[in-house]
Amino acid sequence: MTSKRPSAPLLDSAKPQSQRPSGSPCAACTVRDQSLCAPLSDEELGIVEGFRSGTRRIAAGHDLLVQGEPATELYNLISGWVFNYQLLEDGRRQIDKIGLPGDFLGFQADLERPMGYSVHALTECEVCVFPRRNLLELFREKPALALRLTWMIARDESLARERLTSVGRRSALERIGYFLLDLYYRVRLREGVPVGADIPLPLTQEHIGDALGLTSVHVNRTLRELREMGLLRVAGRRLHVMDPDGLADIAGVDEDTFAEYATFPGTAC
Amino acid sequence: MTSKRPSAPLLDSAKPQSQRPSGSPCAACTVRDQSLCAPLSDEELGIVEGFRSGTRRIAAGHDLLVQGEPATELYNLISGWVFNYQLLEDGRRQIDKIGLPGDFLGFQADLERPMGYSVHALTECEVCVFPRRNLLELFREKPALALRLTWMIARDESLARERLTSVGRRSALERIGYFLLDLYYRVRLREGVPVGADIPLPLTQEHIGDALGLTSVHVNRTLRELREMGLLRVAGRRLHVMDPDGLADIAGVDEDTFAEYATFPGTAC
DNA sequence: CGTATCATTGACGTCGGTCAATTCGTGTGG
DNA sequence: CCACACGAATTGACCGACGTCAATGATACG
Repeated sequence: MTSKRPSAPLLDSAKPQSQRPSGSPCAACTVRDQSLCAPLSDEELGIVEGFRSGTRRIAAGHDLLVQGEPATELYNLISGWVFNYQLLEDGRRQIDKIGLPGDFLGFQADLERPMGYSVHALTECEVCVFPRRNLLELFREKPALALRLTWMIARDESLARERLTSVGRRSALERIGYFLLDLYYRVRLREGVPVGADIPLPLTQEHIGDALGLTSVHVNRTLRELREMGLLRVAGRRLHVMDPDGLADIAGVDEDTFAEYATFPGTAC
Repeated sequence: MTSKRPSAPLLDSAKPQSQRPSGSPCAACTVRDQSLCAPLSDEELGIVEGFRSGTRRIAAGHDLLVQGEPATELYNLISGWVFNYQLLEDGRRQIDKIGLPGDFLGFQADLERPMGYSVHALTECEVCVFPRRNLLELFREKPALALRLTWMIARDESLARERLTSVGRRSALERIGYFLLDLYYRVRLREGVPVGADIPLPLTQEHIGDALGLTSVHVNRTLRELREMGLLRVAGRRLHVMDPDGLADIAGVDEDTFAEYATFPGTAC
């Protein structure tokens, strides 16, 4: 139960790669509909400009936010993949959430406290930067954003709950099936990938293991099993789901479990 | 990997035991400071009265909310213990969250959808009932409540993340140690139990197992081990933590991990 | 007191972990 | 263009933490 990890690159702090003073205005934002800003009209969008401090690029492999350090900034993920993770003292790692474009990064119950988890860039990422100081005022200005954030956090909590059920009560086969099927739908519905096409999967088998409470070795064996069952294929940093229904069957989910990824928050209450 | 469960009583719907038309007014509420209503002044508290529909008693062993059914009501837990859980088709159960007095029950990202989980009364419970319909309007009336809810959900998400780390990456000994220590602090700080005293623990060993991804048999063996190490003692529905520091050592947490249970949301942003 | 639920313990099985060797793939420098 | 390096993937042999099955006690409750 003692797993060591080189962890050298994992603990690097975020290193800004470039900082455009303002970037393109919010009107041209490519993730607007998925993001915190979704409830705002074109006119209202201008207000946000005053509260954010531009965009920033993060190189793959760096941490945007670090467990134990205070977070002075929050981020809207514009492009790229990230994950949230916690480390135990001896290097064991739990990956909580895979973050996709549109996700809001770094919020936690008490923003005054040091971060309870880290956020790591899986690919090169572009983020929209919000100084923490501005957030409360922004919400006062636009209460719809506060409600939207509540909805997003509640969705995260729901994902965390599902993941917990997987890790606590599903076998390795079910777990990996569920995880990849979930990602498949999440990416497909957000990015409009056509049915039958494969999706990018910038995760190593060790990442998948750390997300699901397994070792990379066992992930490998289980992926082989899923491939031999004709359900999916993981290769070259891409995931091809060949039999979504069969996979859903393995994962033990009913049809419309992932349908909600298509929903818009509209009536949150 | 197939675990059966009698589950007969588990699936019973909530059965109201008595319904006082108004109950005692909110001013006398015993959990006000821990609850959703904490940010309200004495005068503001009166407003809430108009949005809630009284209190209700739930007998131990019944479900307040049921996975798959729509939730028409939300609850403020006034007294008693509950837990949230999810069931897989074959009866495997994952317990997500142990709910204590003050917790807000039944909120989820999309309130229009059926419940994604069930809520079960461990002891007899008293709840303060909010019709779902009223909630949005209440938040419009008192934005501080919306912010408070956001804070509470974010705290839940943080707990879910910690639990996920436990189940995914900690050994049975560490997991149970962490879980019971967490409960110990949560109960102690909320209810003002003196140091050294034992706390109520209305959980069976099967509950603990279902919360941590273990079987009740293994929970039993691990509790024996913790007892033989002189760290704690579970008996007669009570938990006595004899060596909090030693237990924290086993659980692998630093001192102030649980300190935040004492914090008030004050400056959430 | 009979019955039901929970706790406890032993014997044994297995899923997934550990260790370690080999292969593959991609990028890099000569 | 090729040799090399380095991380990731793959596979086999073996092990151990935790699960399964089943019997026995302990408690509570009507």
